[in-house]
This record gives sequence, C-alpha cells and structure tokens, in this order.
Amino acid sequence: MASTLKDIANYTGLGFATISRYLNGKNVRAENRILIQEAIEKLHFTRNEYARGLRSNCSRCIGLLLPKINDTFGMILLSDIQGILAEKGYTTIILTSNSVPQQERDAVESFCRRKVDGIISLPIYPGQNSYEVARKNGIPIVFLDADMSEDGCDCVLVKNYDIGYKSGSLLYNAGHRKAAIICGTEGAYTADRRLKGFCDAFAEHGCEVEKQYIVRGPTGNADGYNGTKYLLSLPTPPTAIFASNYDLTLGMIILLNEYKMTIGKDISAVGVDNIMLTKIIRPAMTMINQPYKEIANTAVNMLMDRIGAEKPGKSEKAVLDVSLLEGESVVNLNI
Amino acid sequence: MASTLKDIANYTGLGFATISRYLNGKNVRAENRILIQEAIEKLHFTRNEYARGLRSNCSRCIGLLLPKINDTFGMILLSDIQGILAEKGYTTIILTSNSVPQQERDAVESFCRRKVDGIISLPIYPGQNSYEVARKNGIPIVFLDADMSEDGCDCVLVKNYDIGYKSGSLLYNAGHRKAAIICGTEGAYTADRRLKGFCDAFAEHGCEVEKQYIVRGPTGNADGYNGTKYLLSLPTPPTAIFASNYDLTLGMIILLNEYKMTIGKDISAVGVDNIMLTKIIRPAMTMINQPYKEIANTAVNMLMDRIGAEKPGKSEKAVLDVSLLEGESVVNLNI
DNA sequence: CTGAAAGCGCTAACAC
DNA sequence: GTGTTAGCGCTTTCAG
Repeated sequence: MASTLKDIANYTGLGFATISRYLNGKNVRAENRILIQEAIEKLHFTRNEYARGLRSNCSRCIGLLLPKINDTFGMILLSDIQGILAEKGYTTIILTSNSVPQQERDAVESFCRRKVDGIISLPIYPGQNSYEVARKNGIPIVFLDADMSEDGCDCVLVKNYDIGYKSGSLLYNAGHRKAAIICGTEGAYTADRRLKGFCDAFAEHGCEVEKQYIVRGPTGNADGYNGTKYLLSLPTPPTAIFASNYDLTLGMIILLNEYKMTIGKDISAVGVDNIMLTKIIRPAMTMINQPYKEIANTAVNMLMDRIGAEKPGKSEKAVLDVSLLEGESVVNLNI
Repeated sequence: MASTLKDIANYTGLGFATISRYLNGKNVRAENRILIQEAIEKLHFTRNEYARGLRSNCSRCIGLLLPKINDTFGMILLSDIQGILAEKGYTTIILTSNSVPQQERDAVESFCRRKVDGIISLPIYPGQNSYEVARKNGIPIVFLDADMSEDGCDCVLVKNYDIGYKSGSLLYNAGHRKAAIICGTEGAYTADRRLKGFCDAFAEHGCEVEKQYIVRGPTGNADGYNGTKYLLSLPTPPTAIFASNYDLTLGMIILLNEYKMTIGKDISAVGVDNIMLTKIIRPAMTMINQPYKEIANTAVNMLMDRIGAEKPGKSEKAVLDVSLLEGESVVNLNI
C-alpha cells in the first residue's frame, strides 16, 4: 500500500541518492525536483521514519515522561514543551508513570527502544534508578522539578521552597498566626519543599504552623475544595489558607465562595499559578507564580545542547525564580 | 553505546533466532533464557524498535491527534486512551493541531512517516481532507466527535444534540423562558450541535432562545466565568444558564458564587460532565454527562478491530448516549 | 549533481 | 529448539 523510495525511483527514473537528497532538503536539479515532487504526491509517498531512524541512528523524537497528565501544571508544561519541540522538528512521545515506579521504568525502557534522542521527565521520587537504562544507552535526560544534579543529571528546578516561604512570610507579616496550607502527599518533591518553606517562614519568627492546619493529599480541584471544607470545619479554623497549586487554588476558591465567605475580607487566601481563571477572578488572588514558559524553554534548550554536543560534560542545573503577585485576597490583621 | 542483538549473540554464543524468539516471548530452553537475560542486563540491551518496525512493518504505536491538550475533556480522553493502549502494549504519539488545518495535515503526515498502526483523531472541522495521506497509506483512523461515516470512516460520537436538548427541555419544563447557553465557537462540531439541541428544545414549544442569551467563543474556565458575567450584566439577565462543557461549568460556578448568587435559588444552572469537582460541589449541579470511559474504549476497540482485520469493511459508527443527572441547581418556576 | 552499493538491527522463513 | 540467511527502506559513502 505505502510506497517507498524505490517506487519514486521507478517512477522518476532517478537513483536513490537523488531522491534522498531531495527529501533532506539538499540541492537537486530543478527539473528533477519537480519530477520527484510529482511522484511523491501521486504515489502518496511518506518517508519511512523507521528505516531512516535505523540507518541514521537518530529519531528526531523526544520522550516526555510525566506522573499524570491530568493536572493543570503537567498539562500546560506538556503543551508548551510539545509546541517548542514541534517547532524544532521533533516529535514528542508522551508516557505516564501514574506515580508507579515500575511504570516509570517501563516508560524509560520504551523510550530506549524507540531510540528517542532525549528524555524530559518529571520523576516521581528522585533517587529511583529507573533511568539507568537510558543513561547507559547514552540518551540525555533533563529532569524537571527534581534535583538530580548530584547524580550528574541535568535538571530544571523552580524555587519550590520559595513558593511556600513567600506565601508564609506574606501571611505572617499580615499578622496571620493561624495559617493553613493544602499541599501534595508526603514524599512528593515539590510538596515537601513548599511545605517546608511555608513552615520556615513562620518558624523564623518563633511561630509554628499547627499540625491541624496542614492538609496533605492529592492535588486536584476536588482536594482543594475538600481540604478547605475540612479546615473551616475545625473548632478554630485558620484565618488564612495557602493552596499550593493551581488546581487546589480553584477548588479552594469554589468552596470559599460557596460558603459565602468573601476572600480578602472574611478569610485570607493565597494561591499558586496565575493562569487562566485565576487571572481574572475578583477580588484578585494573591498568588505565587511559576515561570511556565521558562521552565519549558530551559528544559528543551538544555536537552538540545546535550543532544548537539556529543560530550558528556558536567551536569547543568537551572533554578528558576518564582514571583509573588499581590492581589487583594489577604487581610492585614495588623491594622 | 547501545548494544544490539549481535552483542547478545556474541556474549551468549547463541544465534540470532534464539534471542529474537526470547525477545518475542516464544519458547527458549531454560538455561538459554537465563543466559540471555543475563546478557541483556549486563549490556543494557533494549530492542531497537526502528529495526523491528522496519522489518515487521508494524510499529505497535498509535497516533492520537487533538486540537489542543489544554481542556479537561481532551485531557481525560487522552489520559484514558493512552492508558488503554498502554495495557495493550501500544505506545501513543500525541500530536496537536492547534485547530490549524495545516498543522492537522502535518500531524497526519508525521503519523504516516512513523508508520503508526492507527490514528485516533478529534478533527477540527470535519470535511478537511487532511487525512487522505493516511487513508492512502492504509492506516486506519477512528474519528471522535465528528461524523465522518459518509466518507467511509469509523467514528465514535456522543449525542451532542441531546446534550443541548436535554438541558433545554429540562429548563423549559421547569418554566424557564429566559435561558442562556455558553458554548464553543461557530463551526465547532460539538458546539453547533449542542446549541441546536438547546434551541430546538425551546423551539418545539414555540419558544425562542434570544440571541443575547447565546454566548459563543473559546471554552476554558475563564470563558465560562466571563460569559456568565456578561449574561448577568444584561438589562434582563437570564433566569438560567447552561454551560456546555466542564471547563465552562467551573468558570460559571465560580462567578455565580462570587456574585453571592445561590445556584438553584437565585439562578438556575446546568453543567456538562460530572467529573472531579462537579461531583462534590453543593448544591449538586444538574448535569449532562458524557460517557468518557466508553468513548475511549469504543474508539480503541474499533481501531483494534480495524488493525486486526486487514479487510477494509464498511465503516463503523458508534453513537453513545449522554445521561442527565439531576441535582438541585435548577429552580422550578412553575410552582 | 547523480547512480551504485553497502549496511543500520531486527524478524521470519528455512533447514537442521 | 536453534543457527543461517535474506531482506525491510532508507542514508551515505564513493565514483563518475
């Protein structure tokens, strides 16, 4: 059914080399160019990427590994990275680990089999050696949101600690002493850092974030909603809540609104990631922002450098800043 | 760097065939099995999918084409389909068209080059012939949410018309005459159908959905929020709003809450897709539900049938029902 | 600028 | 159950 180089050669009467040259954008006599083009269209020829990959030992394909696709952070990142790679002529294969180590290993192996030119991964728990096969096969890897620099791996980090710290400081300085945080499960790299930063911001003033105000678990819309509901059900509810990612933030907002609490008046709230909806909600949420685009760009560039230069070189580590966007969702208790 | 079959053969002293048999799960003498396994681990061997694909002319790879990744519907579908395919041993390549015909064509061509065994696509506007290359190359395609059966293509549809109609009927029967709908841009297959169904439900009672109550545009959280805000700003605001997808529904809920309007009392609202957050919100939203899992399963099964049977056969068309889930978000004006 | 020919790593006959 | 061998479709020397 599918036609091959040979068919094009037969049709045009030209040799393999000429057609291959045409396909790869090299110089070919004008008349031949037209002839080949005609044959390609007539015979519905598409270059066989398998043969090409086998021969040239390069797939122009990048593997992207995420725990899950269904959170907003992963989705945007995925979407951005895929877009950037597409522009550069790379195809993206997306695999998910579902936070299961075995699946993570399988995914990496699958990438190796498919001879991806590189891998960008948001690992589940750093320290797993799921990536050994790839490294032994000489496939460069860039890790996101996980500091693997000590293992000699490239990584792109955001200051997750700062996300928590900035938020905590802001609340402390606004006079809040009963502040709560909703964040991811224990052991999750980003969640642990954000929580630490948040607690430290209070601790450095001799204050402590009470255990009851720390809600840990999954990080979807529903969890922000339920977490907030739980916090408000406490005998002494917190005066401020920090929802430590976008999805949690949305869930929190919905519950607070549903309870007819005016954010920035009846209760204080700080969110993360000023994207889409949180950009337009009134009163404006006070938010900590991650530089999405920059994460995507940095990761891709880092990988490209590694793919280009054959040398191992020493591992790169980019640590990106987060920013505080002040809105009107935090009550100043000092006044 | 990467080792090949030959290296394994050298290491074990066995022939190609034996190792290939092992790799493909066929019978191999126990002692050899152990030997091969040892060699594989020692040499970090991974089968070269390019060589295999080239030789066996099957990639065990499915192409998934979506307009965008960043809406909840697409994301869940993507996630489900990818999961099902992974279980069956297929890798998924995800490409996006960004609703640009040229990008859609490019994606299909890319799939052809990568010799995917099949394509599942949510096309932008049906009727484009972006898929011709694939068809000429004998790659089976299953379309989602687009009726291509007349072109001889397999497709999985949900009753989009019913989504609108059920919602419209419900509101009409509850006495609403000033009902609004927020839905996707003109020309979008699903949006057009949902709107038509909604309007028809009123029209069959001699009622008309006023132009000012029809909001069309993108379908993210922000659009549901802004659309609802606009509707409430009208001199005569509607008594009920139908947000025609999940993201719009969330946006609508947030704005209504923010305006301190109690849904199901001050205003009526109907949403689409009872997932995640909308499952737990109080008062419970009245929703129209699409059978996500079934869409994913049906699409994959249809594709597998087509891949298995070499025969063209006549095109299949599955039309899945949507269901109404009654909550407490609609006021009965008849009482 | 073009043609001929070798071979990338694997699978699938085919003999044994 | 195992070894041998011929390609899959392409890229890439090397001559011309």
